[in-house]
Amino acid sequence: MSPVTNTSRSTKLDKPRRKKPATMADVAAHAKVSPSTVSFVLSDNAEISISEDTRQRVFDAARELGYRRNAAARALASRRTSLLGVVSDVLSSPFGGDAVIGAQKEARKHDFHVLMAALEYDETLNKEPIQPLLDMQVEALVVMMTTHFAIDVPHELDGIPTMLVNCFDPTGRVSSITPDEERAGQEATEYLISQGHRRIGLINLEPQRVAAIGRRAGYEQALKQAGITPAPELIVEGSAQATGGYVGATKLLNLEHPPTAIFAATDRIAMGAYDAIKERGLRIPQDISVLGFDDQEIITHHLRPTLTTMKLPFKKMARRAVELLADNLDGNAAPLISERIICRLVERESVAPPRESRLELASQV
Amino acid sequence: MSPVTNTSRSTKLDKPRRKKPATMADVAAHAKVSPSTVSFVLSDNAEISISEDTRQRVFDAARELGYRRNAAARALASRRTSLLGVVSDVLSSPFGGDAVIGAQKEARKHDFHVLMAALEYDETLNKEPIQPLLDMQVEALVVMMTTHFAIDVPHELDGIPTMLVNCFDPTGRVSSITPDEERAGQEATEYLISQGHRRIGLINLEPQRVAAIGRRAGYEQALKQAGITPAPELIVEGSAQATGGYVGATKLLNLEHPPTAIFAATDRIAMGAYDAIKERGLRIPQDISVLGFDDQEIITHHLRPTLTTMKLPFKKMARRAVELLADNLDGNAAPLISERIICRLVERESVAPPRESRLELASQV
DNA sequence: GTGAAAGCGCTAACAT
DNA sequence: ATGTTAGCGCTTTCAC
Repeated sequence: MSPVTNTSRSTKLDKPRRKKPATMADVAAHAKVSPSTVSFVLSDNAEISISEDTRQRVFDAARELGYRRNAAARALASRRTSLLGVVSDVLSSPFGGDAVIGAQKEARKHDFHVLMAALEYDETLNKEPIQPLLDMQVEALVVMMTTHFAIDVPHELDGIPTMLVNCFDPTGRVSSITPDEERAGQEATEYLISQGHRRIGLINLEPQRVAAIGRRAGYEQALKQAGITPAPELIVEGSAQATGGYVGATKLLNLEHPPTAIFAATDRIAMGAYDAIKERGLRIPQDISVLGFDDQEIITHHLRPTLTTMKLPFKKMARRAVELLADNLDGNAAPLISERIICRLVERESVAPPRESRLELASQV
Repeated sequence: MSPVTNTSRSTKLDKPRRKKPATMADVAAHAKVSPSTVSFVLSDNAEISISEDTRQRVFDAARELGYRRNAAARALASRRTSLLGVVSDVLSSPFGGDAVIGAQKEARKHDFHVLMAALEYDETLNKEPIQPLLDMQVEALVVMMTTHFAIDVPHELDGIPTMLVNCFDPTGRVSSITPDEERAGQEATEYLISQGHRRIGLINLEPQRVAAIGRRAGYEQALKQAGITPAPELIVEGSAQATGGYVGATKLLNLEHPPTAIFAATDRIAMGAYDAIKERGLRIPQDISVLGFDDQEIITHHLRPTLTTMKLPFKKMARRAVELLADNLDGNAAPLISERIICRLVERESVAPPRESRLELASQV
């Protein structure tokens, strides 16, 4: 056995002791090079060039010893923890962890590890849950909220590169990535119009919400561009929940001239609307079309018929946030960024041309 | 300005340099004690006793300097990373992150930080996603699966205290926490019986699944104990999705003597069953009762009527797993544990006494 | 009750 | 192209 550094060490509990993991010195000894060479090889340092032969020897030695670099030692010496903090309420929201996975995968690409801090759903960003992340010296931070709104960024984060996702800093000091709500509302509505609908109802969420304002503006914009005068009675507002959708759809269906399509500002609203529609014996999409917003898999896939919806691209936004952070971490001056992300429509089964246009089509034959 | 250790340091980029965080030496100087004293105070070391006066001075100094102990240095010196790994597919599953939050909160209680590794939904436990956790030297590991099944625990985890949640090691070498499926199935069925039902349909998931076997056994057990002969035609099997529920419920409703209550083995099955029931113009729970399993908030709250269901206590299981790990981390010999967790019924609106018994009751008046 | 000093395992500047 | 060496900021034994 070669005289490895470890060999001589011994502790009191010598019996079932888990064998000490190999150190860089062990690998160096094994490969008959110096520790720094091992470090250079393993960190793939471009500045320094190592002969292919040495490089191979180091890799072999490392593999043989089952060597794994000690993250703590690395962090201490290099003053880089390679830790990325993600603060979010999505875990406790109906949106689930898709977004977190996105962040994580992207982080891995840049050799970062993700440390999560879970917020309660729609909790405001307070410092307390962030402390552990600061304690661990995360190098950068992603703050991601289920609900698109303004947040106060606590001063604790001042020194740390931060990206806000689906929320924003009203003072404009912190970078953010948000969905283009207006354009999304417009494209959703345009899609319904392209299917032949002209009486399109909107069941919106609480009107003061950022998302509600944007989606409604887009909806009205699309109607105007199509030469359709927005009818006030076709817009109803309520909660973002299924109940809001049920109540809203009921109102719309009770109109003298009910809409032929409903644009629901969330999938949960759409879910409630389905119920109101079905209760009246109407069929989706034959009698009335429904278009949702969010693309929450558990709803969209399990509704009957499956729901056509505008996707709120959490995963994409999360990835982008991490990407921007990682790219700017070395470049000393992190630029202030404010990106709007485009939402895409996901076509499923709940939208079809309106009955009238089908009749028209038929009569034209 | 007092001669703090930091003061003399200077680098080339002296301009907009983020000021170096205070070190323990800085705090020591400020409090006029030695670094080790600071360490003792801050780590609340019970072995060593420090005078209340000194203790206070240290705390004050730390606060004034905005001192935060460097986690990397701590980990390196103490050989403890205080990192807990959580490997799970729940983030990409419809179950969402509730369980992860549970793990996290419990981890904080024991001064651990959680490092997540996301698996794809129903992916088998392969080593690749775990590597980053091993690289970071997590001290313990929780493996939590959406689907209750047997998993192969890779040898990489050999040295690391590990708890399996909602899954188990068939070789019995790794501790696990699983729901008591049989008892849950039994109690769900007993509840329906207690409401007066005697013809109870079961829409089960794929029959070979651990959950399916257990829940069915419990169902049959409950019937037997109530003196009801299980009718084979009342048990249908399919997928755990809404479609399975739709198909299953349709079969049950087409029977000559349809059940007065349906026990759906998942909430998604219940969701599909709702559709089949409503399509026939039947009302829940007046005409037929439905009982789910899982308690997925987004379904149970948004179905109309809201769904009475047996809760799969992911959060509780996760907490318990972390608790057990934390408690046994010092106690050198981690005992092999295999706990079964009780599921609780969550009563909502979808279950009521059957029509017949209501008629009986009425005629008795 | 408090301090001195020796590492923990690695990185990175400098030397060769 | 490779080796030497001085820390990184803390914990912890041991001495006083």
